[in-house]
Amino acid sequence: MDVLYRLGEASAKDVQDSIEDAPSYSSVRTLLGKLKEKGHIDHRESGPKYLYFPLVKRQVASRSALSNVVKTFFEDSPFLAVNSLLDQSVNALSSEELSRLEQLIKAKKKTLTEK
Amino acid sequence: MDVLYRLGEASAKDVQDSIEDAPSYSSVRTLLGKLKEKGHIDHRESGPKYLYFPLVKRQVASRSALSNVVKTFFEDSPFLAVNSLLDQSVNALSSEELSRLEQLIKAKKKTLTEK
DNA sequence: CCCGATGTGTTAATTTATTAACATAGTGCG
DNA sequence: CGCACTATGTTAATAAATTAACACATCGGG
Repeated sequence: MDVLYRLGEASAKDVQDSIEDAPSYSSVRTLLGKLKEKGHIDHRESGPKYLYFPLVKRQVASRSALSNVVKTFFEDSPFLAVNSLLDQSVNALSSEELSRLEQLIKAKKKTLTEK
Repeated sequence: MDVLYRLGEASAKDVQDSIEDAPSYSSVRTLLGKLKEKGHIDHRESGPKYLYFPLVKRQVASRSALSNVVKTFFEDSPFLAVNSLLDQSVNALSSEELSRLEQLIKAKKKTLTEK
């Protein structure tokens, strides 16, 4: 599922190639088949091959993934999670992005005090 | 593993009770045994029962969990991830926490421009 | 003390996942 | 066209996970 969310859509081979220590091509195909049976994914035909994609929208899935990490590792505190994420991402954040986050937080503070 | 990180340490029964649609008690026990074989967890004896705990420290595991979510759902952009996390957590963040995040970001901007 | 409740150690049966193998069909290039 | 190449459909063999069952040890209340 992670691979499909990363790539948007992918063939069985794409999926296998994207996984380290991937199982056999045969396994990947049967797994994709079962995910389809269970309604987690669907596929469309692109020429001779199938391209699989998740049925749950990325934004919905990302929310539950984030919420799960927050629950598991940060005592269900988004504050601690954001803190940690900022901390481990210093080198990946530009000055501009930091400013935009700052503005975003200010805006959220405002809507909070207004209530 | 998630359960062990959430609870810190847990018995086989604890683990089973913490999982929705959990497999049988027997399964949970063999799984914990295999995780121990593979070196992911260890256990200590507490009276008559075993309490299992992860061997990778919570902070280390949380980093790789966060990094994985960022890669999978946010195109490897921490900015987008923080944005989304803040957005979906408005009601869970106090005014004070928002202020502290704001300060934290300002501090990071400072260290960035100093370089 | 003794017995029931609970937890571990272990084994065996069953179900599920993984893999290999082969048939079939479409694509594209010489 | 016709022949590799690649992908799917399907089946069967093997490997692994799940489950049940039972023996054994320990703790705590009657």
